[in-house]
Amino acid sequence: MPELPEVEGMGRNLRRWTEGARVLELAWLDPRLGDPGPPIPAGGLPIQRVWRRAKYLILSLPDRSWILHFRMTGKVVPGPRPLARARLHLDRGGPVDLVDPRRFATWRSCAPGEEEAALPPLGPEPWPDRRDGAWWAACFAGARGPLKPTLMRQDRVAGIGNILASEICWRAALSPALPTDRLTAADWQRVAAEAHALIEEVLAHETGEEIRFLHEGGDGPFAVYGRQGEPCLRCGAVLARSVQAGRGTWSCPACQRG
DNA sequence: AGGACTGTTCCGCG
DNA sequence: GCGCGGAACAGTCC
Repeated sequence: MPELPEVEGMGRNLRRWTEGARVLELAWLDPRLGDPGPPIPAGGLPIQRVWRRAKYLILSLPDRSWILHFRMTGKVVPGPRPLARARLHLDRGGPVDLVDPRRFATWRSCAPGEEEAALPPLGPEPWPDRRDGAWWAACFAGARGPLKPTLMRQDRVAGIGNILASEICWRAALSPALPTDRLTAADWQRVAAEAHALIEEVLAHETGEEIRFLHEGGDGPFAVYGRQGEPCLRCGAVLARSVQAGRGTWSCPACQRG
């Protein structure tokens, strides 16, 4: 169930395991996964680059790019694992598996250079560049809906998911229901600073060989997610859970300006 | 038992 | 035609 920092963590692992190595075989264990592209020729193919765009990981090979999307439960891990949906065999190290109990993840192929066209419309990346408030305000110019669901719009800013959106609102002391066009320049500046800091903190929690996600690892850097009924770390009021656009939202009703 | 879940896509309705 | 909301995907956990 990865958002930007968790996908970035998996990308770092995949880079370490595969970059400069050759793929000797891609074992396609679940035909519903997507499209592996042309067969791997005898002698294998080099993996030239591993990179992230939004919540997608892209592996560049000479004749194709693989586009991995993890949806809710997918992850890449050192193999072999039982029930893997796909397995990469390399010319060095052990296999790399895509595991995904709910089977929502996808692994597609496109021609080199066609990656952006193969993806849905995506806004610019909020990280690793240190974006300022004016950048965030420009990305969301004209957006009028409630702030938290708006922050999740991938066509405005790429990579913010449900947890990060709640956490950014809390850290910036803005109600998740605040109309987006009512944010001031100072509000956007806090959004910018807090989003960057939060992404760095989540990433710092995800340095292992296997990305754990919150429910598997305990103790993430989250102040409000899943903590309804507990005291707000800033003001002590009881944290609330609500539903916006069909997704859970966690917030402090007392200290987030609405 | 029943509902909730860190993502996206699709369909129907207004 | 567009935007929004709900359903769907499917397994696990509480």
